[in-house]
Amino acid sequence: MKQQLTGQAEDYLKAIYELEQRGDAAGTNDIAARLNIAPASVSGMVQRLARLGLVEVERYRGARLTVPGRAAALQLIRRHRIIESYLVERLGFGWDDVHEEAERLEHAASDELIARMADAIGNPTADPHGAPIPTVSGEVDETRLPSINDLDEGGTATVVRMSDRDPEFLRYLDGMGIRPGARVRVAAREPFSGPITLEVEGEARSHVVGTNVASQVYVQEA
Amino acid sequence: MKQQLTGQAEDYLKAIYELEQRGDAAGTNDIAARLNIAPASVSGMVQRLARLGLVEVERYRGARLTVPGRAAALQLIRRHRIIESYLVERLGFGWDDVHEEAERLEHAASDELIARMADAIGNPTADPHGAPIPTVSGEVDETRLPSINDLDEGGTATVVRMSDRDPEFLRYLDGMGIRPGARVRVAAREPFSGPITLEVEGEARSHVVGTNVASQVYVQEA
DNA sequence: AGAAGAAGTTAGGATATACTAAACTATACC
DNA sequence: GGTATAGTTTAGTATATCCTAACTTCTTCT
Repeated sequence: MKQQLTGQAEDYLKAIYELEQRGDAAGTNDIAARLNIAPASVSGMVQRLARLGLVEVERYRGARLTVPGRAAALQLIRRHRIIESYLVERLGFGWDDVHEEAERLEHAASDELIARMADAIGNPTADPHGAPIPTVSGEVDETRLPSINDLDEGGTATVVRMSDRDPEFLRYLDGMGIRPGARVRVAAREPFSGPITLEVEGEARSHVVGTNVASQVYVQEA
Repeated sequence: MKQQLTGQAEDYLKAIYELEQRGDAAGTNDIAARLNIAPASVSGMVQRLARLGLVEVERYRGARLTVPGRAAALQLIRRHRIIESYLVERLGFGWDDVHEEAERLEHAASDELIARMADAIGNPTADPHGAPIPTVSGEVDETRLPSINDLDEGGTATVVRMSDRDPEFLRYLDGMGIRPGARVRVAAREPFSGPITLEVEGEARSHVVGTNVASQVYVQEA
């Protein structure tokens, strides 16, 4: 049942999964950008994944995961998020600093190890960045949350999750007190997609952030 | 300073290090056997490692690590043994079962992670199989210990370490109470390299083992 | 509708690894 | 001292990735 994929193949599946969450099929350029490789390289690998029955491709149109492909992607994501959680909980890593480590370990960790790590930290349902952790059987909450950018002026919300790919970005947020669980209020928004003034509960000063930042912080409206 | 080697290259260095501990240069066949690959494949890689300045080769004679090669090997070994120790100490793995997991993780773990794992378990100096853990600066105790096979009839000794490569072997030993720290006595030895009868402190029955087993269990004579 | 620009693919190569088969070397033994 | 054999190396391939350059296809705008 379980073919062993190479680490790269797994990375492609994960990238495709994440891109597909945005709605359409994953485009070659997008996959390439996400994996930091040339688009030409993607075409070949995607075709191989198609031969393995993990994705469906429509030429010039992009790739979509098949059921087995999706299952493989979710297992990898589970591994990634459990590792991140464990590193923060048990080894004192900062939440801004675990992504890269997890990117490497996720390909090397056995199911046994992941199970033990998950147990050790009480089988969490979300990682340190608020991302939901798929279950062993591959279930995840794929609800799309609004971002701070979607809030109206005066709107209040609880921060749920944010992208974990850039430590700098996370440190920036952390410096403003923005982390999963934080309560924020949009004090003001400039027109024409201008900056957003945010009040964070427990923070003395308010902060002004750009829309590119605001749109990467997902919230639950109050 | 720190070139990043591929996982395979690292494995070769480790294999060469371990073979060299036996005295001579590491032979192509021996490396191949240890890594489970064809001897022909070894020649090429060893030449590449030589180009990288990590080993010195004498054609038809075998390979030896250079100073940087040895340093790289020792760092890998350090990673391996810390990982093994951590898995046993903190994640409830059996000591017979961590080798393989560590073989994979050792190539993916960052120095930061290794340092944190080591700290978490109190910077041990030996792994669960009694193997000494090289320090960050690359020092190790390379003393060669006698094996049970070297003991005289009636001799008593404390088990220090054993090979960790075969879980079956470890379980067999474990079943007899033979683990690092155990005290053993050679109750009898049959002539012509015959079986050895062992008494293990705390064990009711004595056990008879072959020389191939006895020669892989290293001890400190009393 | 046609042409420009964006997106995607193919062609041709490179590197890292591994394999089998065939050739070569070193040495040990008569 | 010559030769068998064990141990090594080379030759010729194969796979997995990745790259750049050159095409092809799709979409969109006039």
